[in-house]
Amino acid sequence: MRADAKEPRSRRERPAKPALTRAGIVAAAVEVMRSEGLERVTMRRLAQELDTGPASLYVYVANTAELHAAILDELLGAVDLSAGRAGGDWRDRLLGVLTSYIEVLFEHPALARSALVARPSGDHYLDLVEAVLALLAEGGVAPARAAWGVDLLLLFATSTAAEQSTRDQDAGAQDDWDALTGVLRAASADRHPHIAALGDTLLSGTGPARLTWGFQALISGLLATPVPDTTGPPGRRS
Amino acid sequence: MRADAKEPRSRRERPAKPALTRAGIVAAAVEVMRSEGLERVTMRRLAQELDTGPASLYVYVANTAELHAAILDELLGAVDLSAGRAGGDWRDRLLGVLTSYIEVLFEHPALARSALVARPSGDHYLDLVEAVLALLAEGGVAPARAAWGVDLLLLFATSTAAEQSTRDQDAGAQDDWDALTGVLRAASADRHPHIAALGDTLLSGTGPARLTWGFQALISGLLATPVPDTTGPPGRRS
DNA sequence: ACCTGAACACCGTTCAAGT
DNA sequence: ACCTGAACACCGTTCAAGT
Repeated sequence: MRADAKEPRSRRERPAKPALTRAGIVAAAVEVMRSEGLERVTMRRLAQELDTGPASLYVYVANTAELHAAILDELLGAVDLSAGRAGGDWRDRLLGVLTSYIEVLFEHPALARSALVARPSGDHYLDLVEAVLALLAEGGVAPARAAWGVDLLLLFATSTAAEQSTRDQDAGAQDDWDALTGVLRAASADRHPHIAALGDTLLSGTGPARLTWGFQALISGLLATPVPDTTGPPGRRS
Repeated sequence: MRADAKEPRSRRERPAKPALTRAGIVAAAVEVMRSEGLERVTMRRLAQELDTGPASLYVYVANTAELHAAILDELLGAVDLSAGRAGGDWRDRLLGVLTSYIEVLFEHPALARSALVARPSGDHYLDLVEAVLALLAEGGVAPARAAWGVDLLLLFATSTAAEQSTRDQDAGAQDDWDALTGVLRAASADRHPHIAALGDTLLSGTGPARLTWGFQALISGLLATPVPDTTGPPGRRS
């Protein structure tokens, strides 16, 4: 399929060149991402895939960031929200939903990073927010606190994925990681006594164990921390 | 200064073209970032600034990501670690250090994002980790928990900056934000009852208030959440 | 209204050749 | 050893012109 994509494509090979639509563009983008990675989902590459010029895409998509956001929302359809409606403790079910969210992001590395930049606002993202809010409400978390808590939980999940994700795919990311572990292990007891004392403990634990611990700490933390009284005005984030 | 940079530069104008060094390259990179933003800190732009060709830089810097990481560590020198040694409750002092860290990141937007990708491992970053660990130790947090906690706290700070940062600079980022707020406000009571019920509460609070709340929740959370027993092996993150 | 060719203004990285 | 010219293989986005 990839070899095929490199050959110049004549009209005859694809007789029914489909009309451009936003949905068609996003679908093609998802396809290219699955086969070649998000870094290949460029306006030019996509135009080539759709047998047109890059300028044509701008009729349907404002820019590359918006395109990536659309891909993300598409993929968020795979988040297993039913985990929230299963039996058991609400905390465990919340953990299940968040874990499903992070698994989707882990599968598609670079996408988590673009989610931090271009905030998603599609239907599937809203469904996720709704599911988390429902679980927090079930757990008796006060509305204002739940409102801030959902942000905290999703930010943690998204940024953990953004951070971890690179390591698998990117060549240089593993080097960075190795550099960091090396430097932590070599910390001088003079300048960095606590780092030196902890040694390998700083690097201990598997990814999943740390992740679960993080989610649990966050849930406990938001249960324990009241939001300030002055939450009245619709306030914008600075 | 920028107009000047666009003019072709003859040898005579810069008679003592300094020898290339890694430190010199990083210093020039910081300068370009301050005046033109991180997105202009490219190998080619930097080579132009240093009056050479892009290939020359690869003798001292492995790639663009490494260059950005070096810039970040340089800037982390401005983090006010003395906040950790002042008087008062250890939690407040920890908050002070973390706030100083995030302020540095807020000043230089895109850098927080690259910190998520290319993990920093410079001296200044180690100093920061050391300072946070010292405060956690002072608060009586057990070593294993402090080891995981420092990651949690710094990840939250870094990703919050990465997320917020775009809004100020990037044109499209504000649009994304507007799209998200619009969509939250317009949520249907049928499909998204909790979102609809919360309304503006979801968007309530100023940036600093949310940030402080987040830090406080994290600290309370890590105090309340024991790490699993199986933390023995040096384990690698999956 | 929708689509596009062509252009503008860039990128990172490599490599053979020079000093 | 260090430095570089030139090339390879790309980018996003705009705009005037076409249908």
